[in-house]
Amino acid sequence: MNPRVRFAPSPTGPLHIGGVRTALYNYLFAKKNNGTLLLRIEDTDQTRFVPGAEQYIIEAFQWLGIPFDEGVGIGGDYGPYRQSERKALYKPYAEQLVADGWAYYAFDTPEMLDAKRKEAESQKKTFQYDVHTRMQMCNSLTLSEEEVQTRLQRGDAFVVRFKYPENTDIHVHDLIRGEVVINSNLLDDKVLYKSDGMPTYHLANIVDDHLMKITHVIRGEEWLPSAPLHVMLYKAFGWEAPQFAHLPLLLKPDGNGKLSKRDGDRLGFPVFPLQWIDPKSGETSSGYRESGYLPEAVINMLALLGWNPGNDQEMMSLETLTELFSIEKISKAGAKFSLDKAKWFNHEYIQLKSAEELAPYMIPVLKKNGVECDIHYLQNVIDLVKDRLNFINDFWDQACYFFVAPTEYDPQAVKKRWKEGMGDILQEVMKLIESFVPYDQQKAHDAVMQYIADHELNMGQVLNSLRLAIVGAARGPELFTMIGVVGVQEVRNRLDKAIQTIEGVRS
RNA sequence: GGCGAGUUCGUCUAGUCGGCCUAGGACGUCAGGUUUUCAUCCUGAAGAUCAGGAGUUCGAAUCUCCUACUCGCUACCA
Repeated sequence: MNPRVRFAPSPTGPLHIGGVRTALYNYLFAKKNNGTLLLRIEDTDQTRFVPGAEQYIIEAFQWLGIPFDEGVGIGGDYGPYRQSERKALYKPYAEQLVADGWAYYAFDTPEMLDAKRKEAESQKKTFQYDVHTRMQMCNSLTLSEEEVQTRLQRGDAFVVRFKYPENTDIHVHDLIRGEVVINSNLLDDKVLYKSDGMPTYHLANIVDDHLMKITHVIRGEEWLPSAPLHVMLYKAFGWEAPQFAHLPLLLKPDGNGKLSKRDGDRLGFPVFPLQWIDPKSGETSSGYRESGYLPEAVINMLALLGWNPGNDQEMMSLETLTELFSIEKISKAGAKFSLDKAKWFNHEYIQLKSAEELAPYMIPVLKKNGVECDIHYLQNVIDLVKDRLNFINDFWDQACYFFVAPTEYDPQAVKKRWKEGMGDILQEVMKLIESFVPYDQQKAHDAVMQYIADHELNMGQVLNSLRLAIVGAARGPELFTMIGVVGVQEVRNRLDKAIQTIEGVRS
C-alpha cells in the first residue's frame, strides 16, 4: 500500500521553520514511496486562531515548491481538511469511547482543578488527573448514573477524559527512536473533548488520521510524550495505528533550547519562510524569502538539519533529496540552526543559476532603489557580480555602481592610490580607452598596460584610481570587463567627475 | 518534582550488526596562492581520546550497566 502522510499545522501564527522541515520530511517520504501528502489545518483551539495564518502556510509552501496532493486549498476525497469544519464529526467518537469504558465525562470546573493544583503545590507535589486521583474527582466514574444524565441534559459544562487502564505498559514503536515504553499509571487522563464542543488535538488527530487513512505520522519530537495516549486511542477504537516517527528538534544557534520566534530577529536570521506581520501587534518578523534566500537553498539546508544521505553529498535538489531520503537516516539528537551554513548554501544556489534566471529576482531589488534598466544590461551586471552574492538582497550593495554613478570616493582608497598628478595620467589612459571604437576590451587593456609600462607608472595605483572613479571604492570585478559593461562614455563622465571631486578638494 | 528522549571537532554530521578510526566530510576559523582592488576561487593547517566512569572482549565511538548534563512533555494549546 502506498503511504499517506500529512502535515497538520495549527493556524496560530506564521509557519515556523521547524514546521517547514517537518513538512519537508513528510513530503520526501511520500514522494520517495509513491505516496500522498496532505495538508490538514488543525484549528480546534478557537482562542488561538489567527486570521491569515492559514493563507500564510499555503503561500509559504508554494514559495518553497513543496506541493501537497490533498488538503486545504486543494481538495480531495477525505475532506473537509480543516478540523473546525469537521467539528460535528468528533462528538460521536468521544461518546463511543465513554460507552466502551475507555473514557468518562468530567464535570470538574477549571476553578476546582486549579484549587487541586494549588493544594498539591503547597505540599510540594504535582496534581495529576490520573488513575490515582480520578476517583476523587467529579466525573461519571464517581457520580451516579442519574446524576450524570441530569447534568448532561441540563447542559452542564463537561469534558471527556481518557481513562487509562491501570498499570499497563504501553509500547510505542518509533521509526527513529525504536521502542519507547511507559506505564499507564504515570500518565494523566488527557482531555479528549472540550467543554466548548471541540475535540482536543489528541482526539481530532487520531480520528482524522484514521479517517484520512494516514499510514505514517511524521512529526516533531515534542509529541513523543503523548504518543502513548495516541496508541491507546487507536487501541480503544479498535483501529490499526499508523507508524510513528518523531523528528529531532531544531535548536537555536546559541544555547540549547528549541528554536523560537524570538531567536530570529535576535540573532539576525529568519525563523519563518515568509515575512509575517502580526495582525494584532503589527510586529514584523522577517522571512527567508524577503531576506533574499532561494527556496532551493532553504530546502537543502533544512533537509540536512537532522538527516543525511549517508555520504558526503551536500548539494541536493528536491528531486535528489527525494531519491535519497530514508527515515532510517534521520538523526536522533536535535540540530542547531547555523546561519553560516545557511548563507553558504544560498551562495552556492545563486551560483547555480544563470543571469537569466536571476534577473527576475533582481528587478524588485532595483525597483526598491528607484532604478529601472534594460534586461540585457541587468544580466550582464549579474554575470559580473553573482559570485559575490550570498543573498539576493546583496545585489544592490554589490552592484549599485552599475546603475548609479558614485558620489563619494572611499577616502582610504583615495589616499592609498590616487597620488599627485593622477588626474593627468588618467586623462591619458582614458584617451587610450576611447580610441577603440567600438570598445575592445583586450585592446584597451593591452594599450593601457603598455602605457603604464612605457611611463614606468605604478600599475596598482593607476588602475585602482580608475576603478575608484567608476566604483567609488576599491572593489568590484575586473576593470576592463567592467568598463565594457558600464560603457566608455559613462566611464568618461565618471572620471571627469572624480577628478573634479578628488583633485578639487585637494587644491 | 515526575516521565520521556538525547549526548562524536565551535556547528551540521560520517561512522551499516566491535577491528580498515593514528575518528572522515562540510560550514566556520587560520595561513598561503590566484587577482591591478574587493569578493569569488584554489591549496594547506589547526580542530573531537567519541559526555564521564565501570565492565564485556585479544580489540569499543560502536555491546552492557551506572553517573552527569542538555532538551522535550507535564493545559479544557497544538
